[in-house]
Amino acid sequence: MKLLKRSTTCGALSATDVGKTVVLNGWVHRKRDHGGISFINLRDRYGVTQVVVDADASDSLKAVAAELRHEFCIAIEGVVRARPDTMVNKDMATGTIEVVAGQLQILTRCDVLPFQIDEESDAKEETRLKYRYLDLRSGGMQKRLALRNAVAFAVREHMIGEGFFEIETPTFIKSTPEGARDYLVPSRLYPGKFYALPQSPQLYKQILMVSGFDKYFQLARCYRDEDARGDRQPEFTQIDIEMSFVERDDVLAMTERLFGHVFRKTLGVELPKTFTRLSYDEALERYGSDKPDLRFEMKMQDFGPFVAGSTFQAFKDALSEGEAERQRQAAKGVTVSGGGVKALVAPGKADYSRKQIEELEAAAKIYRAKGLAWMKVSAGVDGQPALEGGASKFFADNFAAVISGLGVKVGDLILVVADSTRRVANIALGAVRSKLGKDLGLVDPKRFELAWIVDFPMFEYNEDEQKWDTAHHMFTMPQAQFHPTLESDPGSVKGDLYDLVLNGFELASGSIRIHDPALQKRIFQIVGFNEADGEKKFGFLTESFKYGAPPHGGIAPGLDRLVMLMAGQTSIKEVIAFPKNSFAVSPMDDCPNEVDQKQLDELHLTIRYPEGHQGS
RNA sequence: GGGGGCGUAGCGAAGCUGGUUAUCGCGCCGGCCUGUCAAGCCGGAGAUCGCGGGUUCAAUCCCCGUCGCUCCCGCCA
Repeated sequence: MKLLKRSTTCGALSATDVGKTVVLNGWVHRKRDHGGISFINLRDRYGVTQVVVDADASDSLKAVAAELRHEFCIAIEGVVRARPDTMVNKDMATGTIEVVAGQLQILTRCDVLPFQIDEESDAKEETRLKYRYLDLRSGGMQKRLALRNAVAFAVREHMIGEGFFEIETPTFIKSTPEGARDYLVPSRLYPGKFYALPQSPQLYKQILMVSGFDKYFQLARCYRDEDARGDRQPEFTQIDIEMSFVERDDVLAMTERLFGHVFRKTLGVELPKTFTRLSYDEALERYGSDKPDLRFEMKMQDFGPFVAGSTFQAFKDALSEGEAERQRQAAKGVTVSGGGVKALVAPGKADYSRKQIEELEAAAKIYRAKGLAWMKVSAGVDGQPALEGGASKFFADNFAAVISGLGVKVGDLILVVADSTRRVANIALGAVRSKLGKDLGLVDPKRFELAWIVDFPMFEYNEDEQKWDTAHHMFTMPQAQFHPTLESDPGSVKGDLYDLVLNGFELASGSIRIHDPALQKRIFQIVGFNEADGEKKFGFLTESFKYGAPPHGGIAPGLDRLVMLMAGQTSIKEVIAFPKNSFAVSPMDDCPNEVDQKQLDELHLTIRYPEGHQGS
C-alpha cells in the first residue's frame, strides 16, 4: 500500500481551507463512534483535527475506522468541511472545520497503553520515564520542549546578535578534583588514565579569552556526579558566557538584555530593564536565603536587641555561645558572625493553630534550628497590643519594646529562631518564610521576580580540614578593596561574584576572574595549594595567563532551570526529553548498565564490588 | 550518609484499631447508538494487595527484613 503522505498538519487547517482535499498523518488521539457517524481526533505535533467518517461512507472505509484504537498511527485523505455553527468547538484551534474522510490507512497499530496520552499524564514519574516516548506525546511535554527550543533559539539569536561567538569546548577533559565529583571516562590507550566529563567549560572559556575571542557563549552540556534534586540532575545544560575587557556591571547588563530578549520572544513577558540587586549579606539577613523568592516581601528582622531585656534563657544562651565561638575563631584569625536571634512577623496570623505552628517549626528544624519560638499579638486590657502565648511570658518586662521594635499589630504572629550560629538562625527562619509564603498564597505563580545577589564571601572556612576553601572557584577575583587583606582576614573578603535568582531558584552564577598570575598564586596559597599542586591541576591555565591575559569575566545561566521556571514547573525533568531519575538511572534504556569483560579488558579495568553487593 | 512519603488490576486511587466474594474512576474487550469533541448507554474480562519472613484461628491491614520509587537534609569549586 502506497503511503498517503501528509499535505498539511493537524494544526494548520481553518475556515479558509474549506473545500480543499488534504492528507493528514498522525495518531488517533480520541475516537467517538456513534454507530452511523464516527469522529476521530487526529493528533500530531502541530495540533488536533477532527476527522469524520460520515454515515454514507463506504463499508470498507467504515470497516477500517472500526478497527482504530488509541494511538494507532494513521493516514487519512479527505475534504475540509466547515462545521455547522452549533458544532463549532471553541476550545479547539481547528474547531471551525473538520475533515471528511475519503481514504483511511492504518500505518501502524498500538498495543494497549501503559497510561493514557493526555495534556498531563497522571502516571507516576517512574512509569512516565520508562515509557518516555509515550509521555513525550502528551500536550504538556510537547509544549515544554517547544518552549525549550524557543528559548535556546532566542538565546542564540540574542548572543550572536550582540557579537558573541558560539564555540564548542571538549567534553573529554582533564579531571581537576575540585568542587563536585567528576564523571570519568577510562582511556584505552593510556592504562590507568582517565578523561573527565566537564562540570562546566570554565577553564576553556577563560582560555578562549586569552586567545582573543572576547565574546564567547555556548549551550554547553555539563556533568556533575552528585545526588539529584528537583532542580538538579547529573547532566544539564548551561548557557555558558564569557567576556573580555569587562567589569561586573557589564556582565550584569549583558545578562539583563539577554533575559529581556528571551522572555519577550518566548513568553511575551516584558522584564524590568534592570533587576533588583541585593548583597549576599542582605539576602541572608532579610530573607534567610542566598536565593530568596522575592515575589513576596515578609522580611525577617533582628530580634537580638530584645534578648537582653527578656528572661528567655535559650535566646541568651544562643547569643553568648555564639559570641564565645566568635572569639575562639577570632583568636585563630577566622572571622565568623557569632550567634543570631531572628524574627519573622506573619501579619494577621495570630489565629494560627498549634498544629500549623508545629508545621512551621518542622520546616525550621530541617535546617538545623533547635526550635521555633512564637508569640501572638493580642489586645491587652487597655486595648493596647500585648504579647500572648508561646514565649510571651519571657518578655513580661520588655514586651512594649518588642511590639514597637518589630512594628507588630494586634492579630499578628511573631516567629523567632535563635541559634549560636547566625547563619543557621537565618536559613532556618528563611525556610519558615518560604513555607508561609506558599501557605498564605502570597506567591503568584505567574510572576517572574529576578534579582542579582552580589558581594558573596570569597572564602569559606572548612572546619573538618581547618583551612580556607574558595566559596565559588579558584579563579574568582577578590574585590579590589580586599586585596591588601586577603591573607590576614580571608573571612571578610568579598569576591567579585554574582548570582541571578528567579523566584527562589539560583538561575545563574558568575564572576570576574583573576587575570594576574601573581594574584592567582596568592589565592592558591590561601586555600593551601602549593605551587606544584596548582601547576599540576591548572598549570595550563596559569601558563596561558603569562601571555597577555585580558581582564575577563562571565556568567552561566542554567537552561534547564530557566525553562522549568518559565514553564511553571518545579522539576527540571519536565523540560528534559530523556532525564535520569533521582538515582541517576534512565528507566527507559536501563542506563547505567554493566559492560562486557572484553570492554573492561580493553580499558585495563577490574571491577571491585563494594561489600555486600548483590549483582544485578 | 540521614529524614519524610509511597508501592493494591494496564493507569490513578479507596480499603487497613486484623474477619465473607478487595471497591471506585479511567483504560481494555463485546453490544447498542447519525453530530460528538473527556461522547453516551448496556454488559464483560482483568489483582501472587512490591518481595521474603514473623505474630495470629485469620494479615492488603500489625511486626521485622528487603527491593523499588519520590521529596528533602548533607553534597552540588
